[in-house]
Amino acid sequence: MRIPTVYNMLYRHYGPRGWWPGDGPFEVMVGAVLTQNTAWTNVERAINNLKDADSLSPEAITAVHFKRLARWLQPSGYFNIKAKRLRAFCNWYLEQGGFARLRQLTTPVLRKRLLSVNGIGPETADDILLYAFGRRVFVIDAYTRRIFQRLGLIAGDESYEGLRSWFEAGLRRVDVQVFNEYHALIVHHGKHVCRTRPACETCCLRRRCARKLSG
DNA sequence: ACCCAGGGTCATA
DNA sequence: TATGACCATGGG
Repeated sequence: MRIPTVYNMLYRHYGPRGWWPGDGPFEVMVGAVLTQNTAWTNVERAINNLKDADSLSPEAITAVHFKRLARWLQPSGYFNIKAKRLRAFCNWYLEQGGFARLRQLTTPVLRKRLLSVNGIGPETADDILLYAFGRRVFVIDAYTRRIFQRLGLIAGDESYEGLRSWFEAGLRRVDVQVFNEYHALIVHHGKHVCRTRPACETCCLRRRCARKLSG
């Protein structure tokens, strides 16, 4: 089975996901940092706290007292670390001249700069590139590894960059909208794929995925 | 009470 | 370069 085939199966079964949830590029970037190893429902609470305080902007986030920022982020977990990361990101964002400047950079340059920010790793950077800047980037997450391992298409322990280039090579001819939907579909589907491998030989592997995905 | 979630950093070996 | 500890909330 090839990479576009899996996409077609997922898309036929679930339909478009309409990612990223939320409003505008900056909110996408904030969400990308806050959702690190965290359920999205908790992230929404934190973002709502920022909105209620009228502080969902890089200016407000860099200006507010650290302790208060951390309180707003509390429901998303890791709130001390995330307050630090979000502040580091917003400082960088303002230094770089904001969205209008950043959007002029090439994808490799922009990616490298994102990765230089403390708290922005490869997956968060790629979330931002794809969902805030609309770049043709494939996001690798734990669900991606799990699903494609179950399908027997990857080993699962490949490097992030190795997987990314493999996926992007398999999607050379598709539009950015497919990248957008593909990752969203993977996350959606991944939530009901079992985690433990040996016990799932019959329930989560090929057969069930194929049956489930083909409707 | 336990396990996990749309990761990343830092300290060790 | 490769593991492991750590961060912390809310839902199942």
